[in-house]
Amino acid sequence: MSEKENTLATKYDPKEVEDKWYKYWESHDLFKSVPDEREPYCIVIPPPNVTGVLHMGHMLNNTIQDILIRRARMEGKNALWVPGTDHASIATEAKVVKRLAEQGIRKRDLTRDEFLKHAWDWTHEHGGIILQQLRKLGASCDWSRTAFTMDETRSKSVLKVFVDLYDKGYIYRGLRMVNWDPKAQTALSNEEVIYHEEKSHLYYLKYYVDGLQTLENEEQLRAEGNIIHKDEKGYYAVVATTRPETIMGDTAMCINPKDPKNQWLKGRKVIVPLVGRVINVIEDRYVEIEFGTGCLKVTPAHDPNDYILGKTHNLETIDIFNADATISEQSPLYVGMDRMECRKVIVEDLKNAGLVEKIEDYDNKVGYSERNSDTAVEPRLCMQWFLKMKHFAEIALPCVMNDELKFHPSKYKNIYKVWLEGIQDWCISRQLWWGHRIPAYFLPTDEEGKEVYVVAMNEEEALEKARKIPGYENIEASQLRHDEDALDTWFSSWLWPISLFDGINNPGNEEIKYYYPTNDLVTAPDIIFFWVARMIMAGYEYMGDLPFRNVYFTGVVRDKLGRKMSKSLGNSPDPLKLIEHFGADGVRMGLMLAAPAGNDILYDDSLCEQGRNFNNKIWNAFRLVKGWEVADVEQPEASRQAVEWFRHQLNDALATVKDHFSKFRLSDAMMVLYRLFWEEFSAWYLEAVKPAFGQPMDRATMKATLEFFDMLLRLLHPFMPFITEELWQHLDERKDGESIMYARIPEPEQADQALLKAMADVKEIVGGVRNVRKQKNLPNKEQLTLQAVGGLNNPLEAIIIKLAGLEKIEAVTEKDPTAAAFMVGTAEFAVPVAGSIDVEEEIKKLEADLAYTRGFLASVDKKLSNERFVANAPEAVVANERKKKADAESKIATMEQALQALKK
RNA sequence: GGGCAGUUAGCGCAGUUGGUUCAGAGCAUCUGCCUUACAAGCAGAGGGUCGGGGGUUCGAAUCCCUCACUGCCCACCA
Repeated sequence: MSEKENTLATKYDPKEVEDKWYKYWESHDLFKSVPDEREPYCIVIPPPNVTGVLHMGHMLNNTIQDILIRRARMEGKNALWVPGTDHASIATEAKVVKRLAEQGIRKRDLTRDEFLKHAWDWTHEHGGIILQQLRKLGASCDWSRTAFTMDETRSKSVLKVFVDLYDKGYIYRGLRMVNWDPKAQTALSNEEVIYHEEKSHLYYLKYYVDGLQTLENEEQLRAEGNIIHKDEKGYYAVVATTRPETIMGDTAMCINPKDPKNQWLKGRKVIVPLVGRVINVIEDRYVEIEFGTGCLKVTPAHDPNDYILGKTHNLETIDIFNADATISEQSPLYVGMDRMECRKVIVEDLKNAGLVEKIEDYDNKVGYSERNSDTAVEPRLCMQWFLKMKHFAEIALPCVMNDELKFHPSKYKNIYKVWLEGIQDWCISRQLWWGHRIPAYFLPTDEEGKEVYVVAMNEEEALEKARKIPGYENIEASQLRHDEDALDTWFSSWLWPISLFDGINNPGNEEIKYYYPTNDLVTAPDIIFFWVARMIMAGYEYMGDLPFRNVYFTGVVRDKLGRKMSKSLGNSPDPLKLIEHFGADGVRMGLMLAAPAGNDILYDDSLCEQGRNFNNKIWNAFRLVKGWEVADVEQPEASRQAVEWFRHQLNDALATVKDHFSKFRLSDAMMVLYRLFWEEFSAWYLEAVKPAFGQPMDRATMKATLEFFDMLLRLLHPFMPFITEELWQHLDERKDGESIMYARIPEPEQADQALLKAMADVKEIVGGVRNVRKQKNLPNKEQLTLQAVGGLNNPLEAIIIKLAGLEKIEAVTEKDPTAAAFMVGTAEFAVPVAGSIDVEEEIKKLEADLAYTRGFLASVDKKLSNERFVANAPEAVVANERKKKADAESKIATMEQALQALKK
């Protein structure tokens, strides 16, 4: 870059910088990856809804992915982050239906093609907004690969997989009780139903026993434990239900054969209240004796358990609901009324008819559609397509259990295992138009009226297959009826790591061979079953290998009070506004500061503020360094020592950061760098090498400082891509197209721990002197003498002299008794100051210290005199205790001496 | 109802196989400073019987038991 500025503002302004560098990266194709001889590193994005907008969860999730990708790239790997979007069939179709409704158009008045045209229009209008927003965040995706779950390649993959699984016998079609979303009017998978506890009521209804005028042995029955209800209208059973509106569908009443309360009902018939239908009393051990009255109304069409009962007892099924959950023509009453309205009305009617025994408050779980949170799911009996899951559960379990595929945090292993072990077949058909249309083609029914169909990639193939079926040799294309339903969105998402590289349609191609298995997947834990588990299944089924090696589960982003971010609470900040306010780097850092793996993050603007402040710190450190005049002067000793020390400090951090990355502890890595830059580099190193006002900087120190700065920027780049690029470009002459993105983060070298320890002492000694200054109110400019009892043995002595503002360090055998003293470890220091010290105060302080150290010594002595400790503890631990004892003793001696001197 | 995590400073967290500077860092708080990179800053300071109780051990934030609370996942008692 040639646009180097001479003066930089005192405050960093991200706005000027971020768009500029993003364009630079994009225009120079720096995000692009193609297979080559380097080691690949690949992440596939969890595709956001194509018409969605960025929320805080995306911000966190994509920040993490970008950090991983950028780090890998700087480690010399061929890093690829593949972006894309998901068609999200239910959510998107719902939005389109809603928009059409606003224009006064009803979906059912449109043809499939007309509706799809609207849906595509909507997709093109809103699609990809979210991908634009990701650019603002700095996401380094290879945009040339942007995919969509309904684009041509992905769609073809889905159909191919469907046909393949059907041919393998894993897909079947069947009449089953499924979760029905009456608003979207489609079936859902079990995973798409979310249960909420609700305050509800348990209604106790009277079912009169049919044709029973007198119960002959009533007294005896009662004596045997039967509970017999009777009123002026006759004998009756009491049934407890939470859903009185379903009584029109009752086709039996069920008791437990062992229930002593209800023995008298065996073999009888009862009358459904209001409806008047006479139904049998059946017996099944499924019924809980203790629940309610032990009498269960059986509605096979509207409850999964009742459906099973209905099958075993061969009961009639009366479907009293329409697809939109209004009462159907099958019902003798309330036809056309909504189910919720019906409940209110029927309860009133039952009450008025004297058919309600009592009503109790009751908490029950009601299932809601994951996408239509305001609509309760209705169990509904209908024909759907299913995928048998047993085989897939088997192939997907081992790799997670043996850690070939690692979950971070690992607690999800267990959750995964339990789910797979209890897995049920996956309902994959949806009564929607927006999605992949199921590639099944129905033929005219056979003589017995049974449905006949073929599964094929397209109509042509379907025809071919159909003509092979005996009796259908002469069938015409016009006689084929393409299945109207679409597939569950996740039936395309589960192929994502494969279909992105066209590995389904074109197995063994160069790309799939190179990038698959991908490396890390970053996602929210709530889609572990929807998506993660199924990708593992598809991975083994179609690639014979796992889809990724690590899954990093992020936390849920919550507000400061720990509440989930939601539109209705209005507690979700607009990510783009945050970026505008704090800068993308500031926001990224704010999120990372609060987000250890697996923990929920409690978001607060102050985190971004901290991030922004850090940006500013880096910016100003850069201003300082860039402002130095360089001249041919000798390198001061303090600078030489500081350079030597910081080289090791940097290496030490390099190793720690690497270790944190290997464990996906990105927040810890971030914190290490934060401290490295702020404390070690800015507060200590820069202060140690900073020339006096007006003095020039020597070349050697300048060179080292620029190198350090360069390395710090590289280490920080994955977290804060924009500011680091901006400064890195200013740091030196860069060629067009050159970027910190590809600057290498080197392997750490061995750090000299003794030197780091020496620096720790330096900090304490300098701190000691600063304290003396503060207590004695000495100006910073006044040069002091530091006495080191027994001499100072520290390779970084010159740094002490400079940063403590000393004239010299004097080795003494005995310190000046009037000097202000302090200790660092067992070493004693003193600063002779003009004027007298407060002897009283000093004695008090020393005595307190002495008392503490004596106590400490006593505890060490106690330990050492314990034979069992000396005998059992490892050698090193005992030796250490002995050293502690010796140190304490020497310290005590020193302090006693000092006290005596003071008391004279 | 079953299972799994967690409980450490005012806050959100770290603490790797029980023993070195194991009771930590960050933010916040308090004190003093507009010191020629930075007040979005600098120099300091305070703050926790590691949820309660019990146990194992020479030694426990760390291992075991138990209780309490919080969160998450699963489940067909209407």
